[in-house]
Amino acid sequence: MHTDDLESSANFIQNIIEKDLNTLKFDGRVHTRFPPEPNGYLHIGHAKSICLNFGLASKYSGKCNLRFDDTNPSKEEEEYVQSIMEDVRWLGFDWEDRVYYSSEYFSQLYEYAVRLIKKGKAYVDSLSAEQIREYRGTLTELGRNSPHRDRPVEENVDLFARMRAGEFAEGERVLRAKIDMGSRNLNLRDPVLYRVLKATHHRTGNNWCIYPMYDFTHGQSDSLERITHSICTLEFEDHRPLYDWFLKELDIYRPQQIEFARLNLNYTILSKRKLLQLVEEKHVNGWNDPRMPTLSGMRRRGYPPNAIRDFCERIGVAKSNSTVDFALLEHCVREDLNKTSSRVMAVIRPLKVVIENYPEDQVEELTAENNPQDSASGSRKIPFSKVLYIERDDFMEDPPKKFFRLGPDREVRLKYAYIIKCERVIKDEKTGEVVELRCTYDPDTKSGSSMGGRKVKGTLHWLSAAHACRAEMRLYNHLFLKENPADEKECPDLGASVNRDSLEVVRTGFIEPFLKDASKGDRFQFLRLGYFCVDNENSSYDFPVFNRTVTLRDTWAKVSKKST
RNA sequence: UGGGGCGUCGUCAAGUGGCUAAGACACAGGAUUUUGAUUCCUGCAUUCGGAGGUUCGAGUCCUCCCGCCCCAGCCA
Repeated sequence: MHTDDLESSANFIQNIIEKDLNTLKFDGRVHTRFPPEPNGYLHIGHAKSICLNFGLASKYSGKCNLRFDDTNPSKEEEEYVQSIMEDVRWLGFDWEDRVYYSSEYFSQLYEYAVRLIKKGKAYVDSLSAEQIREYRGTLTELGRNSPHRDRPVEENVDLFARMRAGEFAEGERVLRAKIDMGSRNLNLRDPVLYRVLKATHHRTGNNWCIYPMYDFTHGQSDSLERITHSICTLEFEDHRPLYDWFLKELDIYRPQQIEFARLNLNYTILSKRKLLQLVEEKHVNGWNDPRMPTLSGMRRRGYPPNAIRDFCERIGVAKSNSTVDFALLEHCVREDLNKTSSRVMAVIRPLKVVIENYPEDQVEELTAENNPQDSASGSRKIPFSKVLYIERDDFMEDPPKKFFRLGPDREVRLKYAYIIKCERVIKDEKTGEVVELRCTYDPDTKSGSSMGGRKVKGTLHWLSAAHACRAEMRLYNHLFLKENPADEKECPDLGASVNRDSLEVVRTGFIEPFLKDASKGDRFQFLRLGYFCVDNENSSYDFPVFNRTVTLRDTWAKVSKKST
């Protein structure tokens, strides 16, 4: 009934679309496209664009195409095409039968170029790259015409055909639009349309040795696909006059380009170039390293696609450059996981506890709730016995007043079990390290009973030592400590800025026995520790590996930090 | 110094001349709690980059100023 209350307010692109719908500008159609270049893996910034384009199409009963913008064979690979499709699907979007490649349009684009040449609106230039740069002028100085600008049409037609036939080496000839070398907009100073590239294309092989530039490809591809709203990022604002110029000169269907601000996230980088650098210099273990802001990394880390979509919805769409707080992403992840994950017990850094007054060979099956947020999730049995493991952090020999976990002579409840009291602390004689706690339990305080009318402040998670299984836990923190690692002044050396504690591998962990049977990717809440998922690459039955997706909110950590 | 954009709470972000400037995250208090989790309350911009002006009325219109981002690839 009040679903409107839950929807976020309309963004400026929706306003434009609604206006266009009212004026029937595109016959009341909405048709968008997500146009990645297959030269890297998708990251959370792309997710914003994916959610925007597919979301708009769905909201207005339109369509959204997936289109690979593959006009630069020297950087693009099939591997990236596959990963991109997997990621878009994982995020929950469906392009149905509409997956396209700019390279499918190479013949059409070639024909468009010839058309422009014949119209006297394009010419083949023989200047070198450096010369073209010099002739282009600068931000404040206008450009100069190339000496080849006024070649006769017939000669241009012939030269372009010979470029296509492979008669020229890379850099020897380019096709340029004849627009205005005196334009204040650099993009209009006779932009290059085609360059010679003797590279093998991942889809067209060696059919072509000339390749169209982005500007000459994107708008026409949009046009061919009858796109209505071509949504791109802010840096293409200056290209819009060029986008429109081609469509007008070619006299073909004209979509509308709209620009929005790309996503920035603090404590991370969202530049494909820099992410590639992290991978190539081995600062991370590949594109799907759970510390990476790539969708494959987040998937492996355990982020639910729902949470990412929710995040993209919440951050909004606008034109001002902005940096979103990473905490919002984590909030979305926790919110989803809180509703959906089973609670289980696991111990990362075990400390042995012996219940001195508990019968030697007794094992009790205690009842544990699977998810208090979901009454349908039921319960399970967990074994309790004389020797247990608790978390090392849950014991302090000399605790501060506000610490309400275990300490000498203190009492805590063991979740689902009993109240225990720490009677003695056993230390390693040489190192002084605490190695074991001798405790007693109060049989009257069994979980679910009347508890003997007693209450204690702290509740700990635990595992029966005889039943627990070993597991590896991978604990992740921000990949960068600096809030803005994208800033080259702040972080001139990207590799040196990587947080050395961004990954902590703990091989001493223990889990409830049934967790060995969990499938790769399964998500759980490890009680009081955080959300974890089974690693989708390295986990095995004999030695399960869990990735920490995100910690639980930890008020105590804040309090204790403040007091030190 | 040319062109194109953008400036509303710590961070995002609504607001399209007229009720006391939405909401979210963060933060701070408090309640409940066998997860220091969750949940629930409460607080958090007398002011919209600045200065003038128009108007009965301006975050919204005008002028000037200031700050930030993008553009000089045969990358996208």
